[in-house]
Amino acid sequence: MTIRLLLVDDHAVVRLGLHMLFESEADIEIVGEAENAQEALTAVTELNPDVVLMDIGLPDLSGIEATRRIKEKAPGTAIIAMTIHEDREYFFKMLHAGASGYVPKRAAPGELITAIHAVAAGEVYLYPSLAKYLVKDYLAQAAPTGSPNTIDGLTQREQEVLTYLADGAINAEIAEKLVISPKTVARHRENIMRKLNLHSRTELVKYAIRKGIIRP
Amino acid sequence: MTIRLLLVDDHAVVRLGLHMLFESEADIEIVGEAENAQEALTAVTELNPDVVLMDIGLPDLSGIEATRRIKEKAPGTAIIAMTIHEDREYFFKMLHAGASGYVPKRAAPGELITAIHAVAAGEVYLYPSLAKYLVKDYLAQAAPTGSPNTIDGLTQREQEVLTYLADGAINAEIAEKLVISPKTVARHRENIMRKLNLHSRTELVKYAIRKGIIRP
DNA sequence: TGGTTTATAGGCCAGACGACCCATATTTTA
DNA sequence: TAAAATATGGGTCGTCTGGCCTATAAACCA
Repeated sequence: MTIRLLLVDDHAVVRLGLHMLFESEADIEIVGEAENAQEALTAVTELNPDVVLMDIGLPDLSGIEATRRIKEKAPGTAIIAMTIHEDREYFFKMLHAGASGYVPKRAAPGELITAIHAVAAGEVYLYPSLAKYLVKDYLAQAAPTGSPNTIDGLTQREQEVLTYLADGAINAEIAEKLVISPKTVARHRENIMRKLNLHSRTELVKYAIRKGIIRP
Repeated sequence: MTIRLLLVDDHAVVRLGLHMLFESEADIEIVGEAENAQEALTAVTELNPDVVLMDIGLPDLSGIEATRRIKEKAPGTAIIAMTIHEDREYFFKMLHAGASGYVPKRAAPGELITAIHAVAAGEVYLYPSLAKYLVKDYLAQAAPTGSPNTIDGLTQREQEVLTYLADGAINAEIAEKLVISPKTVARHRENIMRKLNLHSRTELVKYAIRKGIIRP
């Protein structure tokens, strides 16, 4: 399955360069482009890409705010921040906004491709020079900031239901196990799908596998 | 330059008929006859014919084994298999044994003459109904496009449908892409599920991921 | 030649699904 | 304390699913 990629950068030259770069990658397909945050938001809802490659320096909104909004609308979409700023502050802001990867523009093309594969698989790709910030920060605070197993804004109950859904169980079976009404299960499923911007049980299965919630 | 021909058939009537046939052919000369494999081997070494017209149904050795031995002793001798069996298995065995031509006895006399000329010139003559076996077999073997091998007894079409199913497509979408009826897609899906002992689309997704047909 | 496999396509039906609508009780948070 | 989030449950409606039935044309194979 190819990785569906959305490019967000206000410089046409950069987008062109990225096109050239991914042309030789068989499993990466550029499904759309946007040159500002507004376009990016529209494109995400319309195209539902797997990965968004996002520049931070956008004309209208910052890439950080755009990332936050995209993750609100479509939490299942992985976002890679791409920037000239190899900056600790930007880095953390993007992490909190929900980015799964952070790659400086000076990075080698191969690293960008690695990053795309990683985030598409539900992993997180951090450029080494920035990853150290995170490690340091983590070690400094005993309390991990966003580390509890929050799966893209799902509630505890929703995550619980999700594991059963991903396993292929029908509503009635889940209801029996959780000792609640099938209607309530259906309600949770609805909320899960809306939050993750998924629309069928098969998509839920793939999502759960990407997230490591279940094994294929 | 006449073609020196050796006839190998245990039926005298057949040899006689062939004599009659080639009498009118100026450039084909029958230099010898044999009515079993042993005689054939001796005749080949003594007479050194250009072409051997070999029946498969011989009393002592099979024509297949005789062919193999002749090609060992005299690789320059072309052999045409002649048989009543229009059979895929015999055909492939004769090919492996070293035959340059394969002609069913029901073939028109003219075709036999064409075959003799062809193999004498170092070509290969395959009767069309048998040639297709070879082409098909070749295409099946030499499937270059990273063919993920035969998937648990699924037909070509079923595998094709499976990739779409695994991707989460509904019947109507698949039907549109393959330009067939949604009912036919449903039929394929039924067969796939029965063959693989799966009972829902979510199970199909997981199966496809395990098999590497799609990525999560 | 004649049986088998493959691909096609229709009908039928009970149940499941997905997206809406609605409401209420509890807990968390601002 | 008031607002928001969470968890619970019911209803409706059109579509989709999965299984099972039949059937035909073409290709394949012995």
